[in-house]
Amino acid sequence: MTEADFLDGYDPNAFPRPSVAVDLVLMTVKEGRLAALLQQRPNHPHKGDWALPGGFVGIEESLDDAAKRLMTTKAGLDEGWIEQLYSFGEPNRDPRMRVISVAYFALLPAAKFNATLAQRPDLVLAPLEVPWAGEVGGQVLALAETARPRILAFDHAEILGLAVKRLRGKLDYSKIGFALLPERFTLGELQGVHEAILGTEFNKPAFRRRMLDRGWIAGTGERQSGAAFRPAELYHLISKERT
Amino acid sequence: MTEADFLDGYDPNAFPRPSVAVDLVLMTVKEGRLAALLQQRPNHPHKGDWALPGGFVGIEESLDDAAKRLMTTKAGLDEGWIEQLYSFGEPNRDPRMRVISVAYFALLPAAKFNATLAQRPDLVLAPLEVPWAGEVGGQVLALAETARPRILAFDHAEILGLAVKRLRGKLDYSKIGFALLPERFTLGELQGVHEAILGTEFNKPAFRRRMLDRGWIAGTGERQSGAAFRPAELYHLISKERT
DNA sequence: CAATAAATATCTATTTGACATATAACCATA
DNA sequence: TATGGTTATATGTCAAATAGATATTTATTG
Repeated sequence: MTEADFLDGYDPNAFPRPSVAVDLVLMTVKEGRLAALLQQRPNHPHKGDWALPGGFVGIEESLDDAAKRLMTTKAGLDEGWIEQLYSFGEPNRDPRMRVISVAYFALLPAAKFNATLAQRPDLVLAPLEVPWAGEVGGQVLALAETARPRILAFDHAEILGLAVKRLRGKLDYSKIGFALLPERFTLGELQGVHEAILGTEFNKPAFRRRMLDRGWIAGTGERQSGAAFRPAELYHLISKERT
Repeated sequence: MTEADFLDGYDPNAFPRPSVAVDLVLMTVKEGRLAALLQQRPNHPHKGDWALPGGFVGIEESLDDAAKRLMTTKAGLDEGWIEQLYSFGEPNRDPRMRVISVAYFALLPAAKFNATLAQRPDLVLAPLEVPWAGEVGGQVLALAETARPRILAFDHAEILGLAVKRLRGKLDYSKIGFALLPERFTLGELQGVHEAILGTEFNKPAFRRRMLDRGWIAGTGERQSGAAFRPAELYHLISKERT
């Protein structure tokens, strides 16, 4: 069945159609580690395994709208950086029926997850194994050793891996990293986010210079309080416009 | 309709499903300009306008397989660099019915298009308008002034624009550019491809150095023939493994 | 040998990494 | 209350690596 056939008079309604779903990779950096929100499956298939939150796309609903709706209804979260990741369409990725899944990923500061996690025992923020970004041939990512159980349902390990890969790829040239920080943040916190995502350590003066020279952030004049040493200045993102 | 609902016993078969299509952005660099393969639509809607080749995904067929099949049956092309681009799902993007389209883009050397173009008068290689990559706020791309007609069907202008954006973004750090060159190529040809895609000019010695230091290509010892000046050495890509 | 573009060499400017030093807060102790 | 120790922020300096610009040499055709 091709588009030309369709245009020449075939009726596409006569052909079976797949279901289309959206799966969400909701990520944050918590305690210096990259983590993703997972839901324990209450039913078959893959009962008891961890899975990405997701759901079907409404027949009159855009993909973006479906992703935003599911973020609210399935995870109790909103706002943050959200973007489409990739579409997964292997015929047997779901044993029940043909489901094509459009994966989205969203980034939020760790604090935004607290209320949801307190109310929903089926949800966890699973820390991710993030080897050095430059490692050759290394597995991009799996659930960390500390996550139990470590099995992901369907092809969700592949989706999660691609999400981390994309996040790493965009971290340096886009403003994506700021979505993991509160409105006002210190340069040390910003560096911590970058180090957690890439699995590397950076030279502090060079990192500061690079971030400031970019012209995206500016100091607020205010300082962090409560620390037993020199307080860090709080910075803010000048414009949230996506680059 | 959410996945949880489904798991709790709802029957997703009772809900209407969208059609899922694949659209192809087949690009090349011809005569120093980036160009894409377009098909003139023979029927409504958008009759006479240019459109990306595409077709529906089979119910037992993966998205990747559908893209490869359509490349053969709709454009008479195969091999080359192909990858998924993005999924488009606005409810009214097709006036006839709900169609979610997974866009793929593929890159081939200009010579590979010759046979197909000679046989298929409905297909054209339309040159694209490519402003300087660093331009702020500029339209990413439209059909060049020389392309007639300049109107693209459906949301295909958006798809084409995103394809060029992605190509530009990956050109520097991936091996994507080599897909537009024959097996053996000169450094001048490689530079020409980069300049056509990014819409900039590069310093020749610096470009050579950068490409050679990367370690992806090696000289063959053979030289280009026929030129009325010093013949350029032919290089080849050492490994086609994607980075 | 004239013309042309490839290929190389050289110099400068910019960027980046590494290290040292100064600064500002808290805290323990006198 | 005063003082010095502790700690991470913040800044300055130097060396190394990278990138851009220009000039020179090389190889081929006509």
